[in-house]
Amino acid sequence: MKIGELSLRTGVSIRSLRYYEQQGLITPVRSENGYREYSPFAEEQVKSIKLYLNLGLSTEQIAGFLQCVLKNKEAFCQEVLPIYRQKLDEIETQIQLLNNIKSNLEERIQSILDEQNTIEGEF
Amino acid sequence: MKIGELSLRTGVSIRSLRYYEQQGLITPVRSENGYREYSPFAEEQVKSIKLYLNLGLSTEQIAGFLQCVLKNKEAFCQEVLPIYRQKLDEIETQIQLLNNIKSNLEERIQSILDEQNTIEGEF
DNA sequence: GTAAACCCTGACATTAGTGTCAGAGTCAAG
DNA sequence: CTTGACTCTGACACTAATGTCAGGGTTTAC
Repeated sequence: MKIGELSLRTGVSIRSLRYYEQQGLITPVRSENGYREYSPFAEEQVKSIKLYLNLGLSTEQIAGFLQCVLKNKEAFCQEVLPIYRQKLDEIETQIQLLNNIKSNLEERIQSILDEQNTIEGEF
Repeated sequence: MKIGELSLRTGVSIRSLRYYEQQGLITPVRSENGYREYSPFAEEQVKSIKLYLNLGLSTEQIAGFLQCVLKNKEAFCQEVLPIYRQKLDEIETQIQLLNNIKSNLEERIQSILDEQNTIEGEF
């Protein structure tokens, strides 16, 4: 199938499909006219890419194990577990940071509200 | 004081101080030679900017209330509360998203570990 | 044969704050 | 008067995936 059809089937923009190719995630053959020709299997492949991107992995990380996981279960691909763990770590750090900011904001909001009530009472 | 000294006092890079000026956050006077001349009060001002940036606010948002909060308590500055609330909202949304990804990752990690134990058992 | 609907490559924009460099002017101490 | 430390402006880089446009080829259906 050509790129337009794959885009429709997967919901991934043509622009992104070309980008994935550039990043080495998917390699369609080329027709004589230079058009990309994707195998039917490409649909599943793109959906996998989408899934991993949604986990916050980079195209570079995905490239490191995609070929393996397309052929095997994830558990057989040694690269996957450390990447998952690293990502989990990053996410937890990020959540912690956001929670700190959240607490700070909540305190500040409360403090403003308290102050405004105090002021009201003065009149 | 000149920009180098302010940078030392605040821990904010010279580059960033110039950027803050460009964003309208701080406006030093210029000496005859074109050098920026900061008032002693600028130190506190820059520390405030730093604080608000650490809350995740943009320079544009900070510009919207900085002059007010430098002269009054935050509670007197109407712009502050809605910005805090908006930011809090964004943060909570972001935390929710990260928590979803986190759960997904944890499930996948556990699933891989389970599978590997199963495989071990087969030999 | 022509118009519409495809496809191609290459390039720039986006975010937002910071690092860094180049080329040039200024100033203070020796 | 020279050297080193400071300052100035302007510009490009960065991150990372995606949007979008320009300028051009191809194919299909009428």
